[in-house]
Amino acid sequence: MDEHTDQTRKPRADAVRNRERVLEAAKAVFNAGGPEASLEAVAKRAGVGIGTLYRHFPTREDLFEAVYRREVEQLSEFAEQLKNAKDPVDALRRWLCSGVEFVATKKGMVAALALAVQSGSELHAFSFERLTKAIGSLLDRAAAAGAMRADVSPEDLLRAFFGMCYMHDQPGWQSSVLRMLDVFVDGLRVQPVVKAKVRAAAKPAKPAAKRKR
Amino acid sequence: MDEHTDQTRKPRADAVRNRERVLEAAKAVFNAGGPEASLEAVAKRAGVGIGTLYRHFPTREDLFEAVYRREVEQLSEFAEQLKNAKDPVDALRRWLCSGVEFVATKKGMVAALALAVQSGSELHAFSFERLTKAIGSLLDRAAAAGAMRADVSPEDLLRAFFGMCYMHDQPGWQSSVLRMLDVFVDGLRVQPVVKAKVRAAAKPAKPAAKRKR
DNA sequence: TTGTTAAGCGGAGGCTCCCTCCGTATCTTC
DNA sequence: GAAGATACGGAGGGAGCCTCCGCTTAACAA
Repeated sequence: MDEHTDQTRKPRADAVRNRERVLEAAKAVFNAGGPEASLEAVAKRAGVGIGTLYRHFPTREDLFEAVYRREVEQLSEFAEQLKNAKDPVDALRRWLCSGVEFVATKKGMVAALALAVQSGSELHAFSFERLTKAIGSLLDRAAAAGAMRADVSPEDLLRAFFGMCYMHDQPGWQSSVLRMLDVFVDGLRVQPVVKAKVRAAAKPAKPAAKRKR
Repeated sequence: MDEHTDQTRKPRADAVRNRERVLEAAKAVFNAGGPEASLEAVAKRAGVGIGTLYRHFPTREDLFEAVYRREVEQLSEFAEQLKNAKDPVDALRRWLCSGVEFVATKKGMVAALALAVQSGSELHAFSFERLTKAIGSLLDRAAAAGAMRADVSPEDLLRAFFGMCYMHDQPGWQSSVLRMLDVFVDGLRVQPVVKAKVRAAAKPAKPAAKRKR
């Protein structure tokens, strides 16, 4: 805030402008061509040199994160809203569906998810944390209400979700994923007595379901 | 038409030898470095020119398929054996678990799965068909026994499975996937009365039963 | 205004990998 | 053997990645 005490210069106008341009170009290019798109194409579209792109976003991941930060936030906020839904299980289901919607709309969104899911690094903690918390709150509420098993972590769910969306470039993927998520959420429900018994016998070797959260 | 005397010459010895060498090298390289590994590295390891590699396996996918054909077959046969299991739902569960095992053992196996799942092309029909049939038989049996919902296609399941395995390079992925599969299979079970009603309109087989709930 | 200076710029260049093409070498057959 | 068919290797052109560094330009001070 106070710029006289600390010796920081005002950031250069061209730098700010270029950063914005790159972001915009990246958004367009990634949404169209997916996360594998050429960074040189992004630079060209932005009308800057490749060096400039790399200075602003040293890695492809940095760029992804910057581009999809808003989307992640939206998704996260939507989870917040769903906290007030009556049926907590259905809330989760709806959140997942809207996630699918995101992926469908913005092809590059998968990149953001991949990032959130795959890299445990500090750098990209943002997306991961936001989404984990979003899911976590939904899961917790459902579990607290006794409507859902409690041995599944938000991370697990996030990964499963991402995994299913990963096939987002095949025909019919969307309805397939929705169907699978439906099944999945059903599986998450707390099972009625009879089945609980059956299941207990049915799965002998499952490594300790460690619950963290 | 004319001279059918001996249409097929004996294949050249060096060609056969080289093909084998490439396969072996590819197996090693893919298992170690994953499906993205450089094909030139494979050629070098095999001690052949890059051209030779490409002649035998025109695409990366062809190579994957050749390398993991055996694994796919094993997986497929295991499904056959499971047909005799008492509990059909548990059979499915066990099959999926063994799939996870495969992925864990052979890093490149994901490539084979990706292939089977992603490319609808005729060329790579082999893995896809084998696995689809394998899953299909398990699903059918369970559905016939009335133990499992019938609106999930083998393709769906295969994709979901692959998706979950896709994160196979993170710490703890294996137990996470096992947990998720467990949930998933639970979701596949035919639900008790109350829910069964909701789902009464479920469609039988493969095509995207666009169920809306 | 003008000068100083650091921040920022661009893109050449070195690298890896992809895949094709074709002159040469080798194997099979007669 | 000789003739042909078949296979071999790797050069080469293309595309991307990323780094590096000389030049440009905006911010600030005088």
